[in-house]
Amino acid sequence: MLHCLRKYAQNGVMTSSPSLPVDGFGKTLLDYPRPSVAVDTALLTVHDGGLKVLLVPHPGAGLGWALPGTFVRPGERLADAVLRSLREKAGVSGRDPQQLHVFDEPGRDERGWVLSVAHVDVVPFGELPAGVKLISVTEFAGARVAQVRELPYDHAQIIDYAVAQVRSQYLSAPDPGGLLTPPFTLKELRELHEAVRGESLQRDTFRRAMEPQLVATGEISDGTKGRPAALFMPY
Amino acid sequence: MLHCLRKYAQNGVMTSSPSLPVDGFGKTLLDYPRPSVAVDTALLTVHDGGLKVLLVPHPGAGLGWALPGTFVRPGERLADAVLRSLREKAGVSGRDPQQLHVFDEPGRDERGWVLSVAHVDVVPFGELPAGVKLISVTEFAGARVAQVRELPYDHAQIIDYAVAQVRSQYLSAPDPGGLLTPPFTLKELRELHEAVRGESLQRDTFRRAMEPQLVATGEISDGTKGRPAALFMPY
DNA sequence: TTAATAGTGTCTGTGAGACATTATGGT
DNA sequence: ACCATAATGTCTCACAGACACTATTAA
Repeated sequence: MLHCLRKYAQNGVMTSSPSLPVDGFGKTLLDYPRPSVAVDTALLTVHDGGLKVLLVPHPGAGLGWALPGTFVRPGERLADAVLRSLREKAGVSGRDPQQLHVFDEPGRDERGWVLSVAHVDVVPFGELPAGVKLISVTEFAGARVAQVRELPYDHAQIIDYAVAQVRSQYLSAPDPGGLLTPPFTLKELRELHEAVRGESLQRDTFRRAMEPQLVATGEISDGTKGRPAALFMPY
Repeated sequence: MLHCLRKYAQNGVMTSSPSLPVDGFGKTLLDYPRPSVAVDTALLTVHDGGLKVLLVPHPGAGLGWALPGTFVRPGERLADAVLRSLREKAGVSGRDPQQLHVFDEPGRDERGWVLSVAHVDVVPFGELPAGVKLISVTEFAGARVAQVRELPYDHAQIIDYAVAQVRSQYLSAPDPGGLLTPPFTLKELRELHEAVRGESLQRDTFRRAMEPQLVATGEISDGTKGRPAALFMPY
């Protein structure tokens, strides 16, 4: 049995202390069973006037789609595991993964005891590889995803959390996810926010809320039609 | 090595499926190293006009204090682990643990690879056992706790998260944590909110915000001094 | 000149904040 | 009668929302 423990220690569980330090009860950490810990990420983008979420082929079942995810490796930050899973499974460079919630329901994964730390990240459509699977989240009440039936695990719930989180961030700040490449016009910014929030916004009210948080570049958009607009960048 | 894996399976890791199911890469879950997962809880209460957090003796070092916490057991929900740790380490029946954040910094625990899922819960002072260690969080800027030096791990940061979370909940709803036993007067409710939020509140503004969310019992407090107040209970 | 869009002025309703006034109990 | 506290009326200010008007470009 001790040999077994040492096997695991060599496997990367014990990183800093080779002497098997004990807790307050004189037990080694390895005397306690440990869960598998995964990260799953709802990667959101805006395309075609709507908020979309990226799916990847579900590795377990041959058919079906799932959120990109991976098991966390020893010594790895959760956010780094997220970035790695996005890179390897979706070919995307994520930017700033944010934790949403730990899903811990027993039996949520039939393979065993698996906790999933749900994350959300946001990336411009242009940075996605061609042909990725995107499904819309805006055309369903309560952000529930019905277009793909039976997402595995808690993935539908993760998408709900993610959409709520991103929408609340886009309430008062100009493009906090950095979906727009500056400089941009206020119209472009407003249409982005309308896509994220799934509702139309008042033109002048939106301007008054956002302009104090922007800085004008002094340049002007090409007025192909109508009066050209001033260009801004984030403050 | 296979023997070693089966040992772990018997130890509770594999709950539902005895046939060692595999993932998309043909590997067993147990082929991946797994972290220890703990829960740590900032249990907040209001006493003596201020917001306090409960500490317990730090089991590792003989002296020093820490937030109550425990390792999560197989098949156990995180919230149940929180309730168990509060019961066993603090003698308190928690009510509704809420997740705050997963702390995952490598090296945060010198015993090895340990993730901590931080939680917050709220309990009335009267339900605490006599003589528990409480420290104030109100008298420090930014809710940082300086009264007890060098809390272990990320516990000071957990308290910051917890205080911010509870304060935001007490912004617009009457006693969402259930610290008051109904019926209560608006003055009692306001003084509770003042204690939680660490600032004084306008009497009439507070009434206008809270009264629509309360229902009057029709009863009247005993006016030991001045006009008696109406009694309310949550809607 | 007209169409189209950008940018700004202004009116109104709502609600927070602050203060003043009235109501109701005990002493 | 007086005091202490509860409850409510009201004034002001700030701001979101809505609408209208002016400005600037291309065709």
